[in-house]
Amino acid sequence: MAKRCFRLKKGKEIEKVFKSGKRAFSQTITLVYFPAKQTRYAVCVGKKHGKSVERNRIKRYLREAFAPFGKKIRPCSVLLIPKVQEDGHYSVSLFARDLGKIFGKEKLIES
RNA sequence: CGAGCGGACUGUGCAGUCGCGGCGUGCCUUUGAGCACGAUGAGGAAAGUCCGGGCAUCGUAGGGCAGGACGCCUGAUAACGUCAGGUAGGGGCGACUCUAAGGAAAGUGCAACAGAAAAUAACCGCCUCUUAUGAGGUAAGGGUGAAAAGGGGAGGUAAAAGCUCACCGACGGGACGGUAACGCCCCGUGCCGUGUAAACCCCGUCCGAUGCAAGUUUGGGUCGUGUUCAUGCGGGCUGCCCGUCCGAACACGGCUGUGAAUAACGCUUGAUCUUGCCGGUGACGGCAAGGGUAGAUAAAUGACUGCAUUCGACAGAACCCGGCUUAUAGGUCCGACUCGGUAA
RNA sequence: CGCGGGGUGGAGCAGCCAGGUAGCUCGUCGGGCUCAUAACCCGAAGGUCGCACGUUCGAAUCCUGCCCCCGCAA
Repeated sequence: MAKRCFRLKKGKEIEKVFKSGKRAFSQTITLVYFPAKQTRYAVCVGKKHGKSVERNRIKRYLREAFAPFGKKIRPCSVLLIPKVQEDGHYSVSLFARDLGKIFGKEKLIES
């Protein structure tokens, strides 16, 4: 589910989601989503998160955390934006937990 | 044994489960942004973008000006601002190390404060002649300063002074050694003059511009290149000048739309890596054999478990190379390298 | 990937090209004026000149290498 074919790629699409999508928040992640035909996602990690090694790690963690939800939720375009943790600690389990919370709260999980 | 100097290397590994990128092969009454299997997949700095090239396009770089870079010598190299070996001058007891190290007699500028004076020297002095003083000689001594007109010694003198002498330094000439920088020796000149060129500058060498988002290909409509006629304006070609090229008809190219930093190519076999031999003090070069080595594009290497007692630093390719610079835990090795101590 | 600009007391800026004294405005502190506050007047404190190396007798200034911030083009 983390494969490339489920990625949201084009700048216009991302802009569309960013402008007209709904937002949901948790301690570690800001999530923007918009209904679509197929579930696709994009990861957005800014320069404030550190050097490229650090940013790449965060992206990996986010993708891995998102993968199990890919087929469970209603199809939509999703942007994942991590928040800056002051202690520099990020982990898959934390991201997965918060994603679960958000999807539950927004009632996106299909029965 | 202790302290150091120089150089080289490494940059977690193995096993299991899950997961990702492109590649190859196969599969299909789900031909797709599919599935399975296989081998493969970041660095010594991939970084900073500080230099030099390759490559590509524009062009024809022919000349001059402007601008920039470099600057002991010889070599290495595709090239360099890099590297190697040497010279000179600093630093260290030493192994060793550092140095943008041409020209101040082409010209211009600057040298605060102090000091008489910061560059056609003369304040206090010293000496001679005159006598409240003035004129002349002089640069040893004093004082100021970062720097004061070769150094300190002997002779010499009214007092002095390269005025004279030897030594050292400087400059000029010659011989010898060295490819050269330069070294060394001999002879001569009493030494007409400070520092600063990382101040302008002069001399020598070199430099076309733009950068893979360069650029190429595919497809519909409108304008451009080669050939033939015309030589004025304006425009393009490097910042400027000289110089040089363009407008209408036939075959081929630009602009615009689909069209979005699209798709494909460029895109990885290369000044390649490993090993051996040969040449060279060395940088490096030559030959032979072998290896097949990331090519993504909202952008791939991780998570968990076990073992190795502890696993850790800096850090992620984006056209590619050669360097430089900077970051870097822990560890390994080499040296007919140094100094000190101890023992034989 | 390619360029440009900047870093000086607490804040905003001069000084750098052309090297010797770091200055201005606001703020801060003390005093005065006022019944009191503001304004105003007088006085004072406060700066490793981003970091390091070099050139120079001497560096905020010149050279070289780094660090950080801001901006531009495709």
